[in-house]
Amino acid sequence: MNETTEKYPANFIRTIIEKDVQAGKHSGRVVTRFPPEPNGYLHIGHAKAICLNFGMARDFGGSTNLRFDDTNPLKENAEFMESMQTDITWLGFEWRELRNASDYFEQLFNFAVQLINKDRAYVDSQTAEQIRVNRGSLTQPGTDSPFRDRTINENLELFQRMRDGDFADGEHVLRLKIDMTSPNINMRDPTIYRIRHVIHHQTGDAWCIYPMYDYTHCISDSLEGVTHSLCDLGFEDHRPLYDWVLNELAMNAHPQQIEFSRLNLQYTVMSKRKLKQLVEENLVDGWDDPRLPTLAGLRRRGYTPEAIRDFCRRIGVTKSDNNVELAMLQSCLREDLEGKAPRAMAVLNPVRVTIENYPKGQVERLSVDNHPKDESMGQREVPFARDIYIDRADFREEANRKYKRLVLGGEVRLRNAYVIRADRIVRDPQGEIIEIVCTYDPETLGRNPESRKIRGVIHWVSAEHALPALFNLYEPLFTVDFPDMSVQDYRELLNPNSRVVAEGFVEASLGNAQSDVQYQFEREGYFCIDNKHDGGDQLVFNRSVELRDTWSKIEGREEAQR
RNA sequence: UGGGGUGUCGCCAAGUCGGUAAGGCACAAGGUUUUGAUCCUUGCAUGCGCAGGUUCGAGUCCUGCCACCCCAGCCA
Repeated sequence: MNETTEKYPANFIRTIIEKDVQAGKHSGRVVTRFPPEPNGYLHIGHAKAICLNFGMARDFGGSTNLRFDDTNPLKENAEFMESMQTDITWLGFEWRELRNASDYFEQLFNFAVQLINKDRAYVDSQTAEQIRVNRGSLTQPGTDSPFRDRTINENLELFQRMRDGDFADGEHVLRLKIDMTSPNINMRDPTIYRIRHVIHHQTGDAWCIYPMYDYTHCISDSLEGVTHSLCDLGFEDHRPLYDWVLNELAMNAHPQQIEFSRLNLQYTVMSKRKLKQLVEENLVDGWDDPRLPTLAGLRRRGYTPEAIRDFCRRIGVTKSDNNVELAMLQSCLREDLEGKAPRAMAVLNPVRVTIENYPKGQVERLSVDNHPKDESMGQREVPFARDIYIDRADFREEANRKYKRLVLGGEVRLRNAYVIRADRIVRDPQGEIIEIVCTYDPETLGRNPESRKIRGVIHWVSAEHALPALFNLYEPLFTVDFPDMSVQDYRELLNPNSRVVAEGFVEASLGNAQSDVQYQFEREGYFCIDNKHDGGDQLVFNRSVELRDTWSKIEGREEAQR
């Protein structure tokens, strides 16, 4: 993945920016910003916005600021700021400057005074309930507040006293004086300041009035020289307000707000409220639970920044509602990992195999490629001995020709080793197979027999040398593709099998598995070390994604036919 | 029933001045293969929400419908 391929494919925002640059608008500069509210963890939907903002600026030689939209101290905290910086950096982006909306509180206050002086803002002393009622409805115009005609001086004095802490929470608010009959509800004298006697994580007790989003955002953008202010469709109705404020203030930089649709991904939820609820109600194991669509969760699951960036590129940017299939995300991960994940063998659901004609006590140190197509990844040593484990799913007492694995009386290739034949099975008193007794063909190491065709290859580990391991096998967190659309509460749709722990073995070389390396356990999927789950003496791996599996499709089809 | 949006293959999505429907995912078929992986090849929208109209020609222009999404926080 290089700079060229990382470029965003054509989309309507790129078209707008291209035209602006050509026309010399904003002197041909491109400045964007990513403005999260620090009230949760960043998720894959944010990644879409991050890639867009940073990507567009990069493609046009511009820059991007990270700005925390910290205007509501009730919901925000510094810990979330930390995690967001970690996640953005991990994703691979660098901001030019880190700002907080709270850096502008003093300026914002002064701008508000300006608006009061222009008779474009007033202190309203109605209750929240009265304001709500007087706002009207979608089809009914609103009515003017009885306080709408206060004199400029009275407003000035009241606003100053609000700042000075003379009033309790909710006693007054500052509102813009626009038009209570506007068909656009956002223009019906929106509130821009409210009283909150709370400590702010950045400004401490310096303020007891806090500006609101609509007022703060456009001014912050302008102050930072942002040229293109990209946000989601939810703010389309707010654009007239964004422009109104900047025009009334006669700001010399007037960014263009452009809206795009947010990402909807199958089998998950994306709203911060719901993610927060899942975490706080312990329905998952924290913000970095590998089943969550948070960047922290995806990272722990084994997703790479490259895969996520590629995903954001592939899903595109439009204004239409989208419902992206999970397969798209998984495909991006597989594509990234295929070329760079070292291979290894792991048996998730072991059954013992004894190779009767292999000398007891003998151990062969087989030299095995770490990647089938990339010699530069080198080789490793894999011990082979008389007792090994294979996966239960790789053996059947009887099967038709389509089954290409080990069948009683049949042969199969042990990956990177010999061809074996299953001679008989040993069962426990309950009837379960506990051992498969085989014989091996010593002539088949590194070459195929000439007389017959070996159709299958299965993986294995040496029983004596293998390391016990736990495998977190994940399924989607929800049982339905779009939990948000269900009439049921999304918490009732949690998939009980979203995390299943398998107990098995990994080959000895994984004893020094790196925690930041994704491995492909051949025929099983891509895995990475999970250093948060406690496995005691055992290694713990997370399955990031399975390998593409055409066999299970064929098998499923046959099952269905029966 | 106010305002703002969106409708191109199962999903995502490209479609400059109207010129005769990119690509990816998924799926299907075949080839290679000591991963039923990868890789390679091939297939996959006479049609772009619907109905009219303009035009030699319309996904692209016009008109009228229809469907879906968003907005009534002192949240962002």
